Amino acid sequence: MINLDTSFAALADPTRRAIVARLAAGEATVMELARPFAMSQPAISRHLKVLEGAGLIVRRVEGTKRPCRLAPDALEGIEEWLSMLRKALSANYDRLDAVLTAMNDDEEKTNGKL
Amino acid sequence: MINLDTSFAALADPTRRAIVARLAAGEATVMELARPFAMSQPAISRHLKVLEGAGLIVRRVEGTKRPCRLAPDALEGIEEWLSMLRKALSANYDRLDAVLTAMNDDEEKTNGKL
DNA sequence: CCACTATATAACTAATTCGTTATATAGAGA
DNA sequence: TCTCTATATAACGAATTAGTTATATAGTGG
Repeated sequence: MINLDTSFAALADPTRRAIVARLAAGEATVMELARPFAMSQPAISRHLKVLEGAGLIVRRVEGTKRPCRLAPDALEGIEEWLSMLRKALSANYDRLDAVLTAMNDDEEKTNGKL
Repeated sequence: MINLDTSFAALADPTRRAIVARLAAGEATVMELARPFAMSQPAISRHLKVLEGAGLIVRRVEGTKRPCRLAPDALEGIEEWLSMLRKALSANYDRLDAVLTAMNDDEEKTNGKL
């Protein structure tokens, strides 16, 4: 994986997310990727460069074409960060649970005393 | 959820990811969040505004403090997009499997004929 | 070799972003 | 009320971004 800044930034653009989504369905050339968008070919070329720089896509050379596909470990870094976060969150909830349980116990004890 | 552009863009900054990670461990005030960073308080205030705008955090008012916490559904949109992508990817792999299987069958048939 | 197609690069512009410092607001407490 | 603390906002500058058009490069086929 390259770098979370770059990965997240790459996916912050709707055109690039659409390209990634398209590539999830399989390889495509630059022109094929460009067609759905109301945008010049150079613009798409640069989006692809950004995605490549973020390690999200890879390209082959095939004659005059450069078919793109998703990098095998494209989302690895992001998924890892998210799962780390989920883990931290649930650890936090567990602690909160513990606290609430403890408060409840105290309350019951207190009530028992009354 | 707000908007994927905004969510991904918010997480593209390392300071903001660190803030989110910190908040996964529980609520914190602006000053508490600012302390670890070599950055002015207004800078942190704006990062928090960005995170809030992206629906990633929420704030309470408590006297002169504004404690922040993660929004309950903070990562919903992103997780959803990623899972959509994973699904598309695996559908694609399934189709590829089918194609490879078919090719294999053909080959076997052909070999059988020879 | 010529012309066409596919793609990349350069040069430019407008908009956005991230930081800064200075200042405003608002609650807390002597 | 005066002051301290917590936070927000404004005004600004430098860097980055996303698009544009024009042009370069490099295969392909006649």
